[in-house]
Formats: sequence, C-alpha cells, structure tokens
Amino acid sequence: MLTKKELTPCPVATTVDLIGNKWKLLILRDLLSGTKRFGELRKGVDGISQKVLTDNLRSLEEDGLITRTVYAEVPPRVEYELTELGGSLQPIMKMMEEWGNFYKESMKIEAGEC
Amino acid sequence: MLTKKELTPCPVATTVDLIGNKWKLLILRDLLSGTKRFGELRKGVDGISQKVLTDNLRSLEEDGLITRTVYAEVPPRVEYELTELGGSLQPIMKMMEEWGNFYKESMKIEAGEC
DNA sequence: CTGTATCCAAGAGGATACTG
DNA sequence: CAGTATCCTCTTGGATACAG
Repeated sequence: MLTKKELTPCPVATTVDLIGNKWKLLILRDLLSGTKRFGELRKGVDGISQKVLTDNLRSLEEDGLITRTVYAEVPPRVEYELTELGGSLQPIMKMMEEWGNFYKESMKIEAGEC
Repeated sequence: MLTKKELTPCPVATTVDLIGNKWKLLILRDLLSGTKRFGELRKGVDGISQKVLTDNLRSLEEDGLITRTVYAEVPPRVEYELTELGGSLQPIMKMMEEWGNFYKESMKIEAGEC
C-alpha cells in the first residue's frame, strides 16, 4: 500500500504524504496537459515500471487526485484524468518546474524541458 | 546514499530528486524560521530518528540547500541554516502548506498548524 | 550535544510471466 | 492494451550502542 493518510496536523506534512514521493508528481505533471491512457503515462514517465505505475495510479485515485475511466472496448482502453483537486496542484508543479531550472542555473547545468 | 543528482532534463524531476522525499521538505520547513540546532530539528520534525535526520541533513548540505556550522564548544553545538538556494524554496513550501489545508477542507478534515 | 557504527526490518521498486 | 501475480533486490528507516 502506498497510501497512508496520516492525520498529521501539519499541512505541509499532509501535502508531502500525498505527493512527496518519487513518482506521483511526475505522473500528475503528465496529466496536467490532459487525459492520458495507461500506455501514454508509461512512456511519459521516464523509467517507471508497469507495476509501480499501476500502484501509484491506484493510490492517486484513492486520494481523490485523479479519476480512472475504463472503456469496454477490445483492446481495452483506460484513461486517467486529474480531478479538480488534482488540478489544483498545478501552481505548485509550475513553481517546482521553475525552481528546477533555477537550481540548474545555479549549478551551471543547462536548463531542460520535460 | 540519499543524493543522486540524476541529470534528467525535466526540471520537475530535478526538483523531485532534491526535495521529493519523506523528510527533506519537513526539515527545510523548520529551517524557514531561522537557524536551528540538531536537537531542535529532531524535536521539530515529528517522528524522525537521529540517523535519518543526519543522513538527510548531509544530503541537503551536499546539494547546496543548507549549511552546517560546527562550534568548537563543549558540549558541541551544530547549527543548520538555509542557503540562498534553500531559501528560494519558500514559495513552494508556502504553497504546499496552503494546498495541504485546502485538501483537508475538501476532505472535511479540520485544518492544522505545524 | 551531536554525532558514528552496526544490525535489522519494512517497503518501494524492478523483472518476468501470464490474463481478460 | 492494461493490467495481475510473483519473486527478488535495494534503499530507507528504526533501534541500539558507543564516541568526541
């Protein structure tokens, strides 16, 4: 289980519990540009394995940050989308993107894109 | 080793590599209010063990986000302080604090303080 | 007080095979 | 295509003892 809704009083800790892990922010980042299929996310999130992607998607769904829609087709199609709550993380991710570039500049590393 | 400067091109991934872990953000949060001694951080960061705190402080220092100052006294005193780079994370942490409260409201949990 | 050094446990994450 | 099911590895983190 990846999700642990620790009832910590500290709001920063709450946020860290929800998205402070190696993969979730990268998944959410990809979903910012719109609905994505499982396979698209797998390609978009650098070196993530199938199992770990599945685990994290379930956890994000459980926490109310994304929705999962299964289409009864053959072959099956599953789409993931940010909820309103998940979308509200955009400003934070935008700042993290800016800060990441700022950090690289400070360290004399060339900036990049996703 | 906690630090792995993956030379990923994605700035969000860079940020996640540096602070997207269970403890670092909580340590940095405590340092926002000013210089702190080792023991103060240990009390301030909820359930962190001595070893893990030490490991994370070393990693943050290595990444240029905090400084470590040792005073040659008896008993020894060691103070940790944000660098300018570390301090530049404040807006992100502020937003994470706000978002954490927003999340709790959405989930009908009472807001809290650190 | 602020560590370092071990030893261990738990869990995240990777590889592979198989399924509706 | 989008998973599930195992098995295994490695890292993170906790406990304890000890040192400068």
